[in-house]
Amino acid sequence: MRLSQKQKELIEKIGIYFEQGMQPAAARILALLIVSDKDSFSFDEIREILTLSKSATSNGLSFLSSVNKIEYYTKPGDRKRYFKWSPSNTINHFKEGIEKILGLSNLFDEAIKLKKDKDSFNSQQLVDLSDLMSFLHKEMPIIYNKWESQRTQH
Amino acid sequence: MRLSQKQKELIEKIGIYFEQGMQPAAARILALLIVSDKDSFSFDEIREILTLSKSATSNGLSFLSSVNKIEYYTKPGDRKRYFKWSPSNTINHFKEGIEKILGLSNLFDEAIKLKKDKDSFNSQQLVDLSDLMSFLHKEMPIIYNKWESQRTQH
DNA sequence: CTTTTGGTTCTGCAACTATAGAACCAAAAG
DNA sequence: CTTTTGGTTCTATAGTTGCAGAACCAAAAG
Repeated sequence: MRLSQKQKELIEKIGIYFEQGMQPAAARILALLIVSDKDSFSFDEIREILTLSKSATSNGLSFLSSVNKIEYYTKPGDRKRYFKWSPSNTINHFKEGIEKILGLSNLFDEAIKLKKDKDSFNSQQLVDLSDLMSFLHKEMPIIYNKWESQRTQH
Repeated sequence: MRLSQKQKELIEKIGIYFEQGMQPAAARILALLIVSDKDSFSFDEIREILTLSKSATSNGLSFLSSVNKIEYYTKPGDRKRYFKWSPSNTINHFKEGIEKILGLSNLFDEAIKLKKDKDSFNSQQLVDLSDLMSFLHKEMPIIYNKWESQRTQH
């Protein structure tokens, strides 16, 4: 199994996107599973393709499993585990990422409560920002529905 | 200038939200400027309230300035600079955060192009994910408008 | 010119992170 | 029971990060 130059570059680029939130090795493993033509890879394939040590590979895979970004299956009569990207969970994670916005908006609301002068410029802006965030949060399900329906149409 | 216990706690909590993307000291400075009743703080006030060293304060402030999260003004006959949160930019940054999604979606599109079997489960899921992301991206201006109009109503 | 003020830059270090390599281990194969 | 396989866990370490403290500097004050 060899990767094209373009695929290698893409793994690095996508890896960088993922690196905020996980170690470089894990980010690259995930990018590999997403980019590559093959749907699943064994431990040693990943290790060789990305030239990682066994420990880095093992740690990366167990991290990615623990946050449900990948899953693995086994073949009968084969002790190896085959790891694959878990796209449905990725869509959920994407949604959860948006959800996190709400957490910050709640903290902002707390901050507003503590403000003595609720009419100060800062207070007003904070109210606005929190409002935008929770508005957005409320709108998300609508957007997801809209997307679902327009997607199933064609 | 003293902060209440609640305000201190909130600064830490909001700080943690900001820490992905900047150093702890900078994150706390920003949280202070957002949470506090006073709209602006001098270098030494920040330093004292957060018990930071001069260098940490200076680096934090210059980082926050460089990414336009804060601004400062001066008073005539006073050499000090007074730093304040820049909320309008914060709303823009919030929008830019959403924009970043598009970047990943473009990388996903590149990955799809390189896929030999475009009908594989992985490919399909990747198409879906990228599609959701760019759909969301396209919908954002609409949401912002919706928010603007409902906000000016009351 | 000298001193003070407000802040920046430099130096060193403690703590943390990510990885390699080795030791290790359980299950399967022989 | 012994060996092999597929991986995990432990140990050591290079590299990075974030900060303190000191040295430094330019502008203003005296």
